[in-house]
Parts: sequence; structure tokens; C-alpha cells
Amino acid sequence: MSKRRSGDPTIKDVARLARVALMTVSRVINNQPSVRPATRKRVEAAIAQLGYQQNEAARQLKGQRARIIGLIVPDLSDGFFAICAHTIQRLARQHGFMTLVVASGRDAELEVEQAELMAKRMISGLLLVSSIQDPQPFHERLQRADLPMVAFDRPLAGLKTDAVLVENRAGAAAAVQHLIEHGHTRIACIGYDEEVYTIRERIDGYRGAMQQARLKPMVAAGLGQLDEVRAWLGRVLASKTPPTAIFTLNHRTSAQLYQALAERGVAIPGQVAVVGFDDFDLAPVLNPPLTAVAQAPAELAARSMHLLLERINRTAQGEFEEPAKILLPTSLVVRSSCGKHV
Amino acid sequence: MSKRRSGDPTIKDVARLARVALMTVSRVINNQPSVRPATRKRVEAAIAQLGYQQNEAARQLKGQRARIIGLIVPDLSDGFFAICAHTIQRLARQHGFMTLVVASGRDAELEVEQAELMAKRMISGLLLVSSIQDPQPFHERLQRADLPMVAFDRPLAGLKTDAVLVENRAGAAAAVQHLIEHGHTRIACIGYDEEVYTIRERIDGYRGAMQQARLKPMVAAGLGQLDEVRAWLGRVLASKTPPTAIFTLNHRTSAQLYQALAERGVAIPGQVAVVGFDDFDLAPVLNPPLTAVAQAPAELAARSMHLLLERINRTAQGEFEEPAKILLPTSLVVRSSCGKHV
DNA sequence: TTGAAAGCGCTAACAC
DNA sequence: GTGTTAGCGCTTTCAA
Repeated sequence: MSKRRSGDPTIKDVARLARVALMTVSRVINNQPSVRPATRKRVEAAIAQLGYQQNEAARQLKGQRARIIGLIVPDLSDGFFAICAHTIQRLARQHGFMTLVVASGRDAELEVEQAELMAKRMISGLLLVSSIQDPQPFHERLQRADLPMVAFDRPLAGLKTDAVLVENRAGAAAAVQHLIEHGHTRIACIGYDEEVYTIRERIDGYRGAMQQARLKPMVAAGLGQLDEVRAWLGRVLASKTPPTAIFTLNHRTSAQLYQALAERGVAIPGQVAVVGFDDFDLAPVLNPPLTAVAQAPAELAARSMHLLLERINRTAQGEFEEPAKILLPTSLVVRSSCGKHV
Repeated sequence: MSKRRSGDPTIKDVARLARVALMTVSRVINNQPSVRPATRKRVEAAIAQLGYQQNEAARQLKGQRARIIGLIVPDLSDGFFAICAHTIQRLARQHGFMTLVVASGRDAELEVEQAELMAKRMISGLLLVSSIQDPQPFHERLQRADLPMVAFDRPLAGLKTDAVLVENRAGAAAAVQHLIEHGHTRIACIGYDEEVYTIRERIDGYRGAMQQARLKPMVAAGLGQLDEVRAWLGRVLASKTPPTAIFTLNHRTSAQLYQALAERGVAIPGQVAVVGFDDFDLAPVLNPPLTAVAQAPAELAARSMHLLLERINRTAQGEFEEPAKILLPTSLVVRSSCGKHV
């Protein structure tokens, strides 16, 4: 029973009350200069008196963009993206935008389809943590959506969009460097999702740091499940030269490794030191507290949002500007899982 | 062909191609029965050929509801609500809805304001974890929004809306009961946010279980920060009869308590046993693994979504039905923070 | 069963 | 400066 919400005052009501034409009201609303101050006052008074608010549907039908921004992330239940989403939503609201959120489930087809749906709804802009691996078919569709767009956390290689990324390489290298300074030489690197940009970068950072120290890299990047971590751990611990330190590629692997190590009674950092990429709220509560490479999801989100707002404004004024690329530093939060400094 | 800014085919294009009037196309789209099968076929063919899709703005302008549902939670960065949001978004998409998400920051005024904004956008329904404490001024505004609405996790007392809640009392009682069965008699209950429905219920459950066992309740419900937990712990441990077990009211407090206990070198469960309300992904990784009352956020979200979809359909058909109230059970996940059974 | 016409509330384009 | 007109794409109403 869709009772028509005809109770809301329209531009017409305002015009009648202010004794002006529709257009004058429209001009006042849209802040156009060519209205005499006295007239503007009258209109504003009428607007206030009636509690008039613009009808979004009508504006959109005329081709205006909705005061909505879109947000697509792989997984909303992942703490990292949840913080991003929270921050973005808050900032969007503060700037008068509502937020459409999509969890793509790491499905590139779904991601692009949902982006197109958002475009159809005339959203003002899109923030995107893309799961696209093979650019070819998808990028064109995204480009065609013709939307102010900012990629964050992961780039959209080849697309002319703003991007806000984290210094994954440097962060990983710093973590490995830290272990090396503790005297470790057999440092393993474990994780999963190696086809994902951020993970690839971290692995590169690890490799770089190892090679620079003339150490032999040892990467196991297919350990998505706890059981796989357990199996890997069993294997390397049984080897002649087990690693004395492990660098984990993200928070989930850090947690799984802790569990697997605890099950085997392996002492951290006594027998094996651990440093993880991704800090998280429970890292200090783990036993022992985990040394981790902290990203700043809230900052990542905030920078992305600001970039998007800028681009939205520029686009609205017909300006164009080369895509910006922002790299955010990480910081190594030293706790006790890596042992005392030598 | 009139030049259109969007380039998207309109109902008009379809009508021309199918050689029927606009209305016939509209009827086909909206599945109205009074169209001859042959005509319908022609129209459908034209729709397919042009790749026609309805323009939402135009439908809305005519008073139809948008295929959008709204979601308001206190805090998106809270793991519990993040899982809810993730699930709801996914289900909404599967049913052809997009999802507008708002994190209210536990601000009742903001919550209602955003709900009203959503209503103005003609969303089809609203899912709400309400932060309203004092119903009077806000409920009326919500009611007036005239929206299919489902409250979850927390009820909207006095409002005629569906609600999906968790059995907080029974869950808390079961946790305390478990500790009692382990022989504990001095069981403290700590947490924060006691003005929130769920926390109040859990405290009630704790009190009930204690009183039934003729034990003296010991509640400290103002410990929001780690420092406060530390201070409280210092105080009770120094007392003549310190608690031998602690029941925490939510996951954040559980984590803080673990940290505070570790700092003091208090053994879990040796010196103090712990059971927490709220299970979370890292609970098994803590040292020792935390025994916790598991809620099922994904299930909570799914049931809420289904209830909302039903109500949306009913409302669309002018039907009415008494608000439903669903109570979801919790389960006690026994790990090792509560010690071996006596 | 189908069609024509009248707007929904707004803004762009052009008059005055 | 301000007003008038003409739609945006769709659904409702009423006529055929």
C-alpha cells in the first residue's frame, strides 16, 4: 500500500508561498547567483516555513546525480574492510552523501555488474577495492560507466583512476629486516591469495629484503586453511633446517599460525619468531603479543574518500585532472613475538 | 531517435520497436495480466533486443519504491555488525535490492535522521539495530516514515515492528551455570554499555543464574576502557575474597580482560576462569582458547532479512500482519578458559 | 485487450 | 532578474 507521500511540499508550494515562479525557487536551491537578495530571502523563508526538501527522484530524472556514493569491497566481514567501510560511510554522511555498499565476494563479474547498477542509479562516485585479476573485459565496462572513481588498497592497473595504496613492499621488507636484525637467517614467508595485488607486493618485499641480505627466500603462499598451515608447519619443523622465524602475509594467517604453533607447543619467540602483516585489535592480546606491520585502514579510507570528493567536484565543474596516486606508509608495531633485539 | 543523454533505451523505444503503445510495454514490465500472449511475446522480444532496463528515477517519481533496502547499525567496524552487514548485503543483492548502509555511531538522533533520509529516497524497507534509549521523541518519527521495518539484535520497544533477537538472558545464564558447575562460587560479571538492551539482558541472565544458585552477584558494568578493566582487576585481586571466575559481557571486554590478566601474570583458568559473551574468530587463538557464548550474527542477519522481504511483499499487496518476534538461541562453545569439568 | 493523455517534481533553455 | 515552456521516463486514469 504505497500511500503517496504527497504530504511533502514541492518546489511549487514554495513558489506559491513566496509569490515567485518555480524557476526562481530552483535557482535559490541550486545557489545560482542571478537572484536578487530580497527575492532570495523570501524564497528561503518559504522553504524554511514549509520544511521543503528537494525530491531526489525528480532531480535524477533530469539527469542530475544522486547524492550517493558507492562502495565495493571484497568482503565486509573482514575487519580491515569493515573499518574502511565504517570510515567511508561516516565521511560520506558528513558531506551529505548516502552510501551504497556491496560486498563482491571477490567475484570480478559481480563487482562490475554491481558497479554498473550503481551507475544506472546515477551515484556521484564510486570507491572500489577491486577483485579484478584479468583487466581486459572488465575495465572497459567500468570505464564506460563514466563515474568518478577511486580505487583503494588495490590498483586498477591500466585504468585512469585515482588510487590510494599501501606501501606493501616497504612494509614487508621492514618486517623481514627486523627479523634479520634479530639474527634470523632462515625466515619463512607464508600466506594465501597470492594472485591478489597486496599479497604479491608483500611477497616481493619479503624476497627483496631476503636477497639483499643474501638469504634464501622460502615462500609458501597457498595456505588458506588452518589445516594447510598445520600441515606446512609439521613439514618444515621436521626438516633438517627449520625456519627460526616466520613472516605471515596477512592477519588471518597470523592467527592460524599462532593456533598451529600453540597446538604443537612451539614457543614464540623462543623456538620460532613471528612477525605478521596487518595489525588488528586483538594482536596485543595474543600470547605473546604479535609484532605486526600496521596499515591504517581508517586513513586509507579517509584519503580515498577525500580524493573522490575532489574528483566529484572537479567533474561537476567540467574540469579534468590526471589521476592521483597516493601511497600510504606502514609502521612496524614491535611487540614480543619477535624476541628481544640482539 | 531523439538524442538522449544516457543512451539507455526507454519504454518508448521498446514500444516503437514492438509496435505497441507505451502502456502495453509498462503492463508487460509490471506483469499485469491483461496483455494478450502474442503481444507480450513481441514486447518481450523488443525488450531483450534493446537490452531495456527500467529507469528507477522515473518509477520513483511516480511514487513507486526503490529496489533498495536500508541498514542502520551502531558501528560497522564492530566484527559482529560487520558480519551482519555482509550477510544482509549479500541476501539483498540476491533478491534484487541494493543496500544503503549507515553507521549511526550509537547516536539516536542521527539514526532517526538517516532513517528519514532513507524513507525520502523511497527505500523498500529498513533493517535496524537501534541505538534509541528514550523512545518517546524518536519512535513517532520512525513510525511516520511508514516503512517496512525489522529491528534486530535490539528491539524497538513499543513500536509495532518485527524483531529478531538473541536469547541474551539464557545465553548468559548458561555461561554462568557452566562456571558454577566447575565449582566456582565467586563469579564476577564485567563489561560496559549497561544502558544497551543486550547488555542489560545479559546482566539479568547472570543475576538470575547466580541467585538461583544462592550466590552473590558481583557486577561491574562500567568498564569500557582497558585501563578501567586493569583498575578493577587490581582492586578485586587485592580483596580478601577475589572472584575465582569472571563472566565478560561482550567480546571487547573479554579481550581487555585477557590482556589485563596476562599483564599481571594471572593464570587462566588456574587462578581465574573466564567465560565470555560473544564468540569471535580469534577466540580459539587466544591463550588459553576462550570459552564463549556464541551468537550467530549471520543467522541473525539472514532471519531479519527474510522477515523484511516478507513484510515488503505483504505491504505491497496491502496485507497486514501482526509483528513477528523471533528469538535465536545461543550456544556455549567450551574451550579451555573455564578449566576442566569438576 | 489496448491506447492516449495527464502528470509526478524538477531543471535547461529560452523569453521577457 | 525573473518567468514560461518543455520535457526527463514512467504509471495512473480513463477512453476506445
